[in-house]
Amino acid sequence: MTAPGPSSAEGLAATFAALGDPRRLAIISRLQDEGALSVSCLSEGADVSRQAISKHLKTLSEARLVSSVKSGRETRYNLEPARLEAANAFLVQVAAKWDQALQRLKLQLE
Amino acid sequence: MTAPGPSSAEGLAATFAALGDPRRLAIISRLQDEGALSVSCLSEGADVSRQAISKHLKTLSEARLVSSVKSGRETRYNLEPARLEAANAFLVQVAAKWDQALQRLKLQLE
DNA sequence: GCTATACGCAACCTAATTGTTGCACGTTTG
DNA sequence: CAAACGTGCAACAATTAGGTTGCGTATAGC
Repeated sequence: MTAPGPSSAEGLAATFAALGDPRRLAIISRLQDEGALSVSCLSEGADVSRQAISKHLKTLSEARLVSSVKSGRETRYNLEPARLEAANAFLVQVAAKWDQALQRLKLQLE
Repeated sequence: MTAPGPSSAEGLAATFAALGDPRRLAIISRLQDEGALSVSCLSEGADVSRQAISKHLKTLSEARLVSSVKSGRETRYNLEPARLEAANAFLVQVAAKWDQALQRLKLQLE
């Protein structure tokens, strides 16, 4: 499996796709608030099974949005901000070009 | 159809999901570079049919990432940056909390 | 050693996504 | 008016995503 780079169109789309699920966003929020957590811990409050959460973590892990460290019989998952920053950079760039377009429009009207 | 707000978990996930496709990212890039474009124009260079592009535009439109204006027999699609900024805000917030966590870790080590 | 815990993997089901083709309808244009 | 253009909608097939259940394996604790 050749993992696509974080800034290519495919890699970027994969990052956004991984972010495109309410449960995964909730997982990210919890990891952001509480630090590294295990699958069982993340599954406690959820309304789906542990395996569902585990699948979501696998998705996030394949998108390089989280990393996992095994510690005894537990596996702790943690945020991995690199891809988040790549996604952020894309959105910032689009917003910047949008502002440029607005500026040009403004100049044309004057 | 009750449209979810842009900052709710569902609305945010819907925004990211709409961004999570290479063709839709390509459409956004073209709209960003060339301004408002029609379906036919966007379909010319693509390797899929015009209807496929039209469906992607519908997806982007339902996610409020683009808006459409009918002009004669053409329909021009343009970027709508509000949701992009909401998505951006989420990523920035996650990154900020990540930095806070690093700072705390650093202080603990000292 | 034995039991309970934590986890991943595989099979299966259902629903959603992505793409295609064909058609209908309004708008230009000759 | 008639032909061509631009578009959207419906039906269909193929793939993917999200979820469940059951099972196997390794670690922790009594």
